[in-house]
Amino acid sequence: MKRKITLKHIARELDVSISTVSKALKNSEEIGQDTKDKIQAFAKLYNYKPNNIAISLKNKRTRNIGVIIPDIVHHFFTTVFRGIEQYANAKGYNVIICVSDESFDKEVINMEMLANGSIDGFIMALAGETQQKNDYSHLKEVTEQGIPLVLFDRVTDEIQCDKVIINDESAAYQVVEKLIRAGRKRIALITTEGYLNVSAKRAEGYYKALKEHNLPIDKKLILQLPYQQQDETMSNKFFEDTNVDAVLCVNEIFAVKCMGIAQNLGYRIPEDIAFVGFTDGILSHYATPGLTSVDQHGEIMGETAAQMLIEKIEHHHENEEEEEVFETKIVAATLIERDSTPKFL
Amino acid sequence: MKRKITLKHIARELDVSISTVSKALKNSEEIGQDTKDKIQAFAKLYNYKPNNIAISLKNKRTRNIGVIIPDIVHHFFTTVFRGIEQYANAKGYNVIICVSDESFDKEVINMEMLANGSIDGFIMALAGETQQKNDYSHLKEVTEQGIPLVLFDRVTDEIQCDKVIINDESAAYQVVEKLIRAGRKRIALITTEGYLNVSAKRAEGYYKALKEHNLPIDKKLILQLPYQQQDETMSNKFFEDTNVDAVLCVNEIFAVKCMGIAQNLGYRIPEDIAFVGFTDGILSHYATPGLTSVDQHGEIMGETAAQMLIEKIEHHHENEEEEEVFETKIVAATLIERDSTPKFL
DNA sequence: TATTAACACGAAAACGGTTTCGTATACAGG
DNA sequence: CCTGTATACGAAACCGTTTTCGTGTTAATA
Repeated sequence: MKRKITLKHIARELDVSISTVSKALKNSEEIGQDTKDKIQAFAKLYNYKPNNIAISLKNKRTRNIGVIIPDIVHHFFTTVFRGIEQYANAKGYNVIICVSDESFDKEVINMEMLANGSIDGFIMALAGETQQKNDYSHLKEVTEQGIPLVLFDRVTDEIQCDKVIINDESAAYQVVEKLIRAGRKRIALITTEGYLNVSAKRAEGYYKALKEHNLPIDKKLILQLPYQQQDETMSNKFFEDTNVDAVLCVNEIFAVKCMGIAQNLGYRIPEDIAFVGFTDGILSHYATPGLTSVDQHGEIMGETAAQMLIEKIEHHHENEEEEEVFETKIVAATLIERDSTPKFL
Repeated sequence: MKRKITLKHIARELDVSISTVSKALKNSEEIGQDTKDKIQAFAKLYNYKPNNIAISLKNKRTRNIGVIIPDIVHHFFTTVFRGIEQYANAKGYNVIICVSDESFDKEVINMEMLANGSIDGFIMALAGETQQKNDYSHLKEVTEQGIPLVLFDRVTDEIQCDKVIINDESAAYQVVEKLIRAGRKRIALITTEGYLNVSAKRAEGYYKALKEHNLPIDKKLILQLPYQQQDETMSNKFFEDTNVDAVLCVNEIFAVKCMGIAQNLGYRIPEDIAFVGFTDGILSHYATPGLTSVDQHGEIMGETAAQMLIEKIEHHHENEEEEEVFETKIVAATLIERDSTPKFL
């Protein structure tokens, strides 16, 4: 077992000082050419690689970024993560990932674990429980320590930091408007329970579109399901009672499930009922019929978040004192049309 | 902006030595009670937390584990990852994740990035390209340095290390056998191109079952599709030419897609054709009809891998020299029966 | 020949901890 | 009064780097 070789070993072996070795390996002008040759050759031979930890300690930066998300087995989050990872890697950063599991406590623990020197900055989407409790002291603490933070998707106004979101409200608005234009009059909304800000925004877009087109808001057409959609709350009754002609769901799981029920009841899609979901994931793609869906461009969100974070990390590093300025970037959602809706104009 | 406080700050402020502060904070017997009280109170007041990097440098262990997987937007891998993350977190480890994107070069780069002190051990599934090239020198280098490594799912015999796999061959065998018992005679296999060892194993199980039940192996019934299934190679022709009555797919995407085509052609599922997929993911669950699928128990695999790795890391730490012994754990796949197959006995 | 500048390298501090060992003080026992 | 022994703390080494600054040698210059 060849143990890792250090500067000290090289120095001892070649009978020079540690500083000389260090400089020689960075090709410093200070060191004579033959000494450099000798040292570099030796280092290559024994495959010397500097120890990242030591460098991190010295430089006070780790080139790690911490990502905390509510769930990893989730198409949207993994998509964002891929964007983060790609950008970060290209910039020479590693990504440490922690999963909050929608739990406030886990989120806090994970942040504390990472905040003590392990990372240079955070990218995160808030846990559902955190949004519910509305307690962001752990985030505040981190930002007060000067650790850069970028929030995405699940954000809050309580914290001053960079943010990346999609235009949930206007995306929902546009979808509903298109459905109305296509002649649909009884448009249902299937959403999660209230505390998730993204769902709330989508609902607002829905309301707004109905109002502006003078359609009544019918409570019977709005269904709130628990986010962890284990139980079969979504019943056949819904369709039988309401004679809907279009359904907007705040995620694709609801949409696909709903579509399945409608199909079993003999409705034709999209002739009798049109379906649109949020989050253009694998389900939308492979459902039959293909589900028309709002693409949240997770990869772009992730890339944007990583870019903002790294910019802050590196800029921050140079200009110690300077007025902090935070941005909120909005990435535009786009509608992917498939066969669960009539052709839009 | 409150900068992070260090031992040195506390020592200076309280007019004691750094060593005293360090000991006091660990409640050492060596330090007088009043001094301890004073120091601990001060530390709590200023929210002192030791710097992880410094500790890592001193202890030569980071409490980070590196995970390298081919893809993150992939149900099976995220499932495994969740298992890893949960176990690791419970044991006080963080997880650094890198994505090889099925690329040999990225895999090598990522490993090198992490191997220089950032992590205490690796868990990985090989990139497709790596398996194709059959070049494992980067893995060998890492293990020779004494860094523990656990391979899962996409493994190789070339490297001596701990491994976690599922019984792909016998799982496929059992599925095919069940189909045969249910009276199916023309059972198709839809698989990826050859270099992925898991696909190969599943194919072997398929062959074996056919042979042992004296069914002919018909080349027309075996379809090899590119792993990145962008193109629509899977044509209607397949069904029209072959009059299959059952299809086994090595992943759920193939299965769902295939099922859709068959449905469009008017076949009834499972009466005319039965479908079984591997990887019991979200698609299998929400497909219509629900897809009968082999559950690979990713979460258990991840947990097992993490457990093996951490055991090695911590044991290793104590017993420097000792004969290394490696295990391969096999987690048993199970069949999740849904509506794409007739009821099995 | 004496001065100086360039060159090539080493010593040491620093990053933030842990840990071993040494020692000043106080008090007990002979 | 001298010795021995807890007690309570500090000095210093160490983990593996980087970087500043000092210095001995050599060669060029006056």
